[in-house]
Amino acid sequence: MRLSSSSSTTTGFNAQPEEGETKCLNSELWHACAGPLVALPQMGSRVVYFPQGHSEQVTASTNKEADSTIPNYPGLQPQLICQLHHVTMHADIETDEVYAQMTLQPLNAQEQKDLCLLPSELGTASKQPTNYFCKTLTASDTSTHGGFSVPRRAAEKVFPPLVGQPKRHLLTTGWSVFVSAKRLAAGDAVIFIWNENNQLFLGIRRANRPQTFMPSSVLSSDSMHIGLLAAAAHAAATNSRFTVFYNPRASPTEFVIPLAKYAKAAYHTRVSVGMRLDAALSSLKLLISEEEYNMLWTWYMGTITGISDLDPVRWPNSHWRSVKVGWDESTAGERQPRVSLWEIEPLMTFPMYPSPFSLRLKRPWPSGLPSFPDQGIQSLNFQ
Amino acid sequence: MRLSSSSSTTTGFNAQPEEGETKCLNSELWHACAGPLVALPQMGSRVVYFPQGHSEQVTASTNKEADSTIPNYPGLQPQLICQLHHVTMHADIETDEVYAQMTLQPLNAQEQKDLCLLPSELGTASKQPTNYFCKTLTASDTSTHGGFSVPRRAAEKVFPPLVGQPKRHLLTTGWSVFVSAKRLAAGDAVIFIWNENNQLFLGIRRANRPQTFMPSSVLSSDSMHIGLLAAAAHAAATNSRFTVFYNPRASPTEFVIPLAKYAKAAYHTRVSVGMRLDAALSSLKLLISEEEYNMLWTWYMGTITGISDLDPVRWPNSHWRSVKVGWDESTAGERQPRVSLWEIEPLMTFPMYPSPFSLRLKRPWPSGLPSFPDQGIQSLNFQ
DNA sequence: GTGTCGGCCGTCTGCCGACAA
DNA sequence: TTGTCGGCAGACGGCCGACAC
Repeated sequence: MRLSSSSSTTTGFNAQPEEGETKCLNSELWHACAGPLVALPQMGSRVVYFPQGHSEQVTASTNKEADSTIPNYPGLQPQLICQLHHVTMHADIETDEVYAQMTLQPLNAQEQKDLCLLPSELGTASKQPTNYFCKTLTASDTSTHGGFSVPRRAAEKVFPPLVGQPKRHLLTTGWSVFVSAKRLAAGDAVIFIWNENNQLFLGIRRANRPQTFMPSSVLSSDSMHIGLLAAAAHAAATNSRFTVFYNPRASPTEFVIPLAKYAKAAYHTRVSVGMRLDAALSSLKLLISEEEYNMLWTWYMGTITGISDLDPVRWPNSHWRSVKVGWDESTAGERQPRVSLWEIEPLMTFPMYPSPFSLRLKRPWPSGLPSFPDQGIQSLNFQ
Repeated sequence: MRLSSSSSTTTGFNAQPEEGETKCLNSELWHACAGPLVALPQMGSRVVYFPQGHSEQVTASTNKEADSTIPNYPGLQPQLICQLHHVTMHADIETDEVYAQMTLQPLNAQEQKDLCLLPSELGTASKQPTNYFCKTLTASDTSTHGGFSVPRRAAEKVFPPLVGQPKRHLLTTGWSVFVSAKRLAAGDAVIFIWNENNQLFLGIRRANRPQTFMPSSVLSSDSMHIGLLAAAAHAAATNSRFTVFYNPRASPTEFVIPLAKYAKAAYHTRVSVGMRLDAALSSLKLLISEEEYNMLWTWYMGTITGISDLDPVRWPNSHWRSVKVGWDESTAGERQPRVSLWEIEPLMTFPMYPSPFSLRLKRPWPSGLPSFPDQGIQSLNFQ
């Protein structure tokens, strides 16, 4: 039996176009598309917001560095402790890439004095749904000549069992419409996932990044960088709320960190120059079971070569990427020479003796980047 | 003879993809696509920049109003006299819509005192090229079933004369590729124009606006509005340069006005409440010969009902849309109830007696909006 | 003069089976 | 198991002529 429609039925993918606004996604769908490595702080918790990191995301999104003439904001701290009022999950209406919108409110002086950490504020691990699969598209999958070949493991996990003469899992009718509508190409990945209402949805993680760049014909990149800083400074000065977007695909690093995670790293992690990087990203521990992600990650090792401000003029005393690292391997060029404290975590291994599990550090996605389509499959036909 | 390719030749439209950056357009091409109503201030001249108007463009582009919590910028004047250092003309890489990038530098106090107007600063009329034509696409033009029917007047004006048995001007081979590549639909308009290098280019003015909305997943609209103000305020405080984008399709009104035009209106135009609007847009005088644009314009009449600040709290003493107008006709709902002084110009007609030419005011484009493709036709085949 | 459609032919899409990695 | 391709039938693209408004 094949996963294909009979000639008498029209079926496949139902477009659910949104009008001018992006859809607010179910958490499971969002996390399935974002991948197991992306965690969001919990709504209502306290977080630390880094304008520098936010600026880096804008740079990555617009592909334009901020000008050096951007004014200093003396009143703006390099890290703002905020109450996280809202976290909503969205998918870009154009690119289908997942992103999150957060409403932050800087704490006032009294609230900052009364800080006491709650265990829940360490950040919850993103609950990855189980009834889904992800496949990187092959040339045949996106060719007009054929359909979509469903890996057998995935098909047995997600689709009803085949009956009759089970030969192969193939999606035929309807697939090419989806491919052309979403402009998918070989190398892009698709995610099949059932939501709680028994609807099958499709997510996308695009391979090629450049498409993401925002058309810069609205606001100059300088104004955007200034606006980000001014909005944060204004909110901090008046203890009012402000809104940021977090795009896990565009941003090299998260810039809204759970308070407890930050505090733990800032006050309990001891690093010094010359120290071997025998630490592991805590979030990576979740990763081992995710076979499909293994290839996206590598174990890196290095030595701390310095601890200093990334931008001593505009952002003195910032913890953002304050740890300089000399990487061991030859591919160091493509890795950040600086990391933040909370990206590493001490492990009790033998110092000076590198362990194969010593440092596992996120590096830029080599090929597959996440995305989400506003399309759902209402039904699949079996014959 | 038809404008179609012989079967032995491959021709049509050559894509000229740009990498990550929009192309800087030839002035004639840009103005042909923007239309005769769009004028740009001259490079090197002095202009008046209106943050309010800029904010309106951002609102129109993002479809998001600025939040009321946006801070006041007490040091920022509602109108900034600036030196216009650069004007570059571009076409959006995604939508092909024309826009302009301007580099402005606020004058310092001394320069503002020494103001003397140059005649050249009144703003030059946009020089419309003549060897071009514009046609709104019909259903047949965009259908996959047929080609593009060239109006005869246009064909004789732009294309070489037909020989043999001239039956009809039809573009066939290559046309549908262009239509699908640019996602054109009936109602969109295309512009055929020869540049000075004897290359045929195609411009686009899209009919449907909504596509233009920027994906808002990079920066919150509040931050954008704040950024615009902060950038202008910073530039004004330090007499440094800043950059703005002017999108004639998105913006309801120009927000960078030639200094002389502004000064003339501000100091020589006398308006009072109850006055009949017997004034005409000066730029509209160019329009009469442009038959194709006639349908886009209407003659409106009304009465000045008030002269006051549009936003007395944040922008006191601003000339931006300070004239309130009560329109005569029933379609008043779709028209701005406020105009700026330099949008009208006194005419010596009989006061109180409406004249058919009394008020010609720009109103929002009803259907066709301009755009430009990064594609040029290198050659057309004739048989 | 120009928008639209019927007709006709060539190309491409898309479903299936087969085969190899 | 699954990526790719040959084969084939049907759909669609696309060029021309005709006709109506």
